[in-house]
Amino acid sequence: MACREVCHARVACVGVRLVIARCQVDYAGRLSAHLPVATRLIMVKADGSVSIHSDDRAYKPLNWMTPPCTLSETTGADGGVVWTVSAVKSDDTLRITIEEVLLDVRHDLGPEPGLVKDGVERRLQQLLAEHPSAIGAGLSLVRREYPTAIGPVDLLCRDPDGTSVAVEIKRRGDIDGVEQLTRYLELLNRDPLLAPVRGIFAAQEIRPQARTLAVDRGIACVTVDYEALRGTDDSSLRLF
Amino acid sequence: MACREVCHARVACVGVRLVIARCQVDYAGRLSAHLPVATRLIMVKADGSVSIHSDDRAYKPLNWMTPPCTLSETTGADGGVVWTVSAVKSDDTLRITIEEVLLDVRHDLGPEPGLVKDGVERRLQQLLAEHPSAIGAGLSLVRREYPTAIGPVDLLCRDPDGTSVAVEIKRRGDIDGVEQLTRYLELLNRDPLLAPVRGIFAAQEIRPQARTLAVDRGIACVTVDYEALRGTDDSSLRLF
DNA sequence: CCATAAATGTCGATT
DNA sequence: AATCGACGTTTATGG
Repeated sequence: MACREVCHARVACVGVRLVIARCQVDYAGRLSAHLPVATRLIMVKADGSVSIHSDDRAYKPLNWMTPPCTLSETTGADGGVVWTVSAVKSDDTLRITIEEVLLDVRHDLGPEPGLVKDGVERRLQQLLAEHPSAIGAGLSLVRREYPTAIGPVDLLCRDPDGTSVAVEIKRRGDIDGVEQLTRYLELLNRDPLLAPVRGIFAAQEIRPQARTLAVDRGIACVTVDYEALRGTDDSSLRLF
Repeated sequence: MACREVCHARVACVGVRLVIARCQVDYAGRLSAHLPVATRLIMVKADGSVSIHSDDRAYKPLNWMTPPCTLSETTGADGGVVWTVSAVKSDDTLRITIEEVLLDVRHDLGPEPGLVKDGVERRLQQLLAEHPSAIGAGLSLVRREYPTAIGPVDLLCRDPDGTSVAVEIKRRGDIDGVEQLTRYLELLNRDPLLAPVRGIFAAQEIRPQARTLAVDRGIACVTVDYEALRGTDDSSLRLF
C-alpha cells in the first residue's frame, strides 16, 4: 500500500531565506497568473513576504506576496514539496510547486538602521514655503497645504498686488500636475474672498507637454533649482 | 612605503549573484539617499541590475539600480571593497562600500519561460459589455472600445431615451479616471451625431474624492460587484 | 485603520 | 525619446 502521508509545516523565518529551485508558480487573487516550471530564486523575508525572481526584471519579482501572509510547506509521499503562501487580509494565494532545490540558505540580517533621503518633493515644498520669492518676485506665503474639497493646494501665496496665487509643486512637472492645479484653481476661484486666483506650476523639471498645457490655461511655469535653493537655505544659516 | 595599488574590475554576471554583507550604501541621482553600515542582501541579476534588500519592506529594495548599468569593483590596499554601479543613460550612481562578506553565491537560472496573466479590469470590461444593465437600467451597448482622437472609450451605450452614454471602467475609481472620462466626454459631445453624451464612471470601488469630482461634473458613479457579475455570467451559461 | 498622494515608482504600448 | 495609462502598484503620511 502506497503511503499517502502528508506533512504540513508552518514556516517561520528569521532574517532572509534564499532558495534557488526548479519550480512552478500559480497566483490567484487580484489576477490569475501562472509560471511554468523553470529555475528561479525564491526570497522569503522576516516580515513573511515571499518573492519569486528571474534573473532579468530589474528588482521586480515575477510573483510575490506582500505581508501580512503565512507560508506553509506541504510534503507529499512522492517527495513533492508545495509552498502555499496565503494573504491574511484577503484570499490571495501563491502556490509554489518545487521540483528540485539547488540552494537553500538563511541569514539573519539584524536591525536595519534605516534609509535617509534628501531631495524629495516634501523637502522642495518646505524650501519653497520658506523662500516663496524663488517662485516669483515679491511673492509671500499665505498658507502651506491650503485645504480644498478635493485636497490641499501645496502653497497659497499673495503677489505684491494682493492677488491670490495657488502654487503646485512637483519634482517632475507632468501633465497630471497641471490638471491637479487646474482643479484647485477652479474651486478656489469659486470663493469670492479669494478670487481671482492665478496659478503657478513649480517643478525641478517641466515636461514639454505639461508646459504647453499650463501656458494654454494661463498657468505660469517656474523651474526650480533644488541645489541652489538648498544653498540659499544654507546661506541663511551663515553668520554674516 | 604603503602600497596604494587599486584594482578595478568590470564585473559581468551570468544568472543571479547573491551577496550578504555588512555594507554602507550611497545613492546619488534623482535624489540622494544614504544607508549606514548594516548587514544586507545584495542581488545582482544577469541584466546588470543591482538591488539592496533588508529583511522587510516586502519585495522593494532599500536601494537599487535599474538596467542598463555597469558594476565595477574597486579594491583598495586596505582590503576595503567598493562597488560602484553606474547608470548608462544618466549619471545616477550607487556606491556600495563593503566591510565584510558573509555570503557570496552565483547561480545560473537559465531561460525564463515567461509569465501568463489574466487581468481583472479587462475581464470587468468584458462582463459589463455583456451585461450593460448592470451599469444602469435599460442601458444597451453601442460599442466596446469606441474610438476617439485621444484613445478609445471603454463602452459607448444608449439609455432607453436614446441618449448616448460614455462609460469608463476601472478596478479602482480614482480622480485620474474621472479626468480621463471628462476628456472623452468633451470630444464626444463635439460630434453632433452623438451629442448630448452623458458619462458614467463604473468601478469596483470609487474613492471619495473621485466621486466628489465626478458628481461636480455631472458624471454618474456606479460601483460594480465583480463577483456577482461573474455569477450572473455563469448563470447565463446554464441551460434552461 | 482608512484615505490620499508620492515614488529613484516600474512596465509596456504607442506615437 | 517622450508620453500615456495600468499596476496584484508599494510606501509613507495624516486624519
